[in-house]
Amino acid sequence: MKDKFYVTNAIPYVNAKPHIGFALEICQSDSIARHHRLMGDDTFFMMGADENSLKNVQAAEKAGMKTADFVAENTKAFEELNHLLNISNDNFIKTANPNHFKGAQKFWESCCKEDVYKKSYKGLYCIGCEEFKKEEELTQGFCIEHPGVELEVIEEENYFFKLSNYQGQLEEIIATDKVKIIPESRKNEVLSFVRMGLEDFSISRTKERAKGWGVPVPGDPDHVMYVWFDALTNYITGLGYGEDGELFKKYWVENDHKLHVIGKGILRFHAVYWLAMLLSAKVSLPSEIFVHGYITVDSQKISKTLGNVIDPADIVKKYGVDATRYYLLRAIPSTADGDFSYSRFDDIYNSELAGGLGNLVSRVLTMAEKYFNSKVPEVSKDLDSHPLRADENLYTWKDAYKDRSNAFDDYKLNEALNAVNHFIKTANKYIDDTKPWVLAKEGKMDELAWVLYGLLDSVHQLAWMINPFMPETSIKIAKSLKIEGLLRDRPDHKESFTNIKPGIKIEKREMLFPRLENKWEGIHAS
RNA sequence: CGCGGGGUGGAGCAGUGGCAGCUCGUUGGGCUCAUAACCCAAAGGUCGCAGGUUCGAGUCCUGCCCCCGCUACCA
Repeated sequence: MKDKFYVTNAIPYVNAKPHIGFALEICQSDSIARHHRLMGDDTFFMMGADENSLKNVQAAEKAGMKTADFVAENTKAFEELNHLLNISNDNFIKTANPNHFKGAQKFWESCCKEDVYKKSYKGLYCIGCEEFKKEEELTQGFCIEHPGVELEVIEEENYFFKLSNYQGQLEEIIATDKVKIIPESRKNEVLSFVRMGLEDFSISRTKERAKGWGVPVPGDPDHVMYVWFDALTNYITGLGYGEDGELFKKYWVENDHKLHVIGKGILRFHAVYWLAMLLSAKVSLPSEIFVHGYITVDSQKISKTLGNVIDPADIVKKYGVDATRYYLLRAIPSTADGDFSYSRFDDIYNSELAGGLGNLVSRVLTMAEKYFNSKVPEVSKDLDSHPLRADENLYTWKDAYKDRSNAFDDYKLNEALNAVNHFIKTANKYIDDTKPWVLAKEGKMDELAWVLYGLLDSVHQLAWMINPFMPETSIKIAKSLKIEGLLRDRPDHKESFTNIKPGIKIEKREMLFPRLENKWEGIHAS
């Protein structure tokens, strides 16, 4: 019986085009999803767009567009980014969709009756922002965005969710890893937050204030749901929760391996609100929440005023999809903040992709072509005894495979790629140590065959190892080496352990990562 | 005293008591199968500061300085 695995992204609100930080998140969850598929798990990878946010309404107004049109256009940009980054999601849920409405409403009604109650909410309201402001947010009594605009004291009835009912349960669930929060520092952060005491939170807005945009509260047409309330339910409405869909049953109810991949800024909504909501509605909990950090650009926060917003599409255009994925997964620590800079990208690209993986594949294939007429050489020794596979003094591909898998368990994707790189170094060094060109000159063909056989098998292994990270490159290598197992619709990693077969005709193709000659030279481009 | 994370060669990081390591970059050498790629070697650190424990501390204790995250309705 196959294991099941369900993985989700946070759904971004679509008031603007996607930026590099979101690209990081989808590349991470995509590699995780691909890894599980490769391991043979029955995997479902969900993502989507949050279209119901009031921010979307405001952004649409600013753009002079109808909210629905504006939202549809931006959502499309997110879908295009998926395509561009080769994201393998199985579904893409849009929360303006009627099915989602139905599901969110069903969820609302399923919540324990005692947990949802009406209460009057009083606060300072800024007409400019159309948002409630807190005292701390004000400077000299005014909203920063709209100085001079008097804040109004507005009182309105809202629905509230009785989060305070769940403090004890949540503390236990998180402390015991019933829902495991990764990394540990984030878990501690949530725990200390929960222990400070939980207050109920508002889960509706008046329809007027929401400008009629959002999911109507069941049985009360004057209110729409607070956007987080409906947005969080996307993780199940996308599986057909609203109409008791098969997918929901299969991947949520009857599956105990459910992972949410989120950014650090929205941890509380997932680890506290969402869990409490699920408890209230008596729907099972996710098993893990993986929290990634933020990307800075040239060590500065991404901000529109600084003008350092980077469009992932530009990066893909310049470096290609796999190099982009590689940078995000390898150069950004998976659980901490990391920096994006073109000069660093160039360095990593040239040293690790061009000089490392790309060059290794190139030299191995050329030697096979030159010395063995483009065939995997026949060897007389036991295939499993090759040093690159079995030598205790070398960092073999088996070692790399093991380290990579362990790193994956904690979603340390950058460490997983470190293991791969470590092995690439081993293989490159092995070539220099064994000097195949000398063996060829001296006519030691048996020895040469053995060396090259191991190298070809190593490249074959690398194709498997990099598959979740750089699927396109993996397939290129697979085509070169005729790795049938990888070229199937549903590759299974177990086939990777089968040695490459002697006699296979291989094909040398174009360079995987051509070296960048025009490196980014920074600002001094005078 | 709100809670937590961190300060290690030019950059990014590993290292919870025993001669301070890894990747990138820099410099020199080697090789020619390869994408001026690859391999080897070298330079470069008083491990934030000050005390303490110990035969011995980046690693433990005390005090201080600095950076960052969290401190509720914010995607």
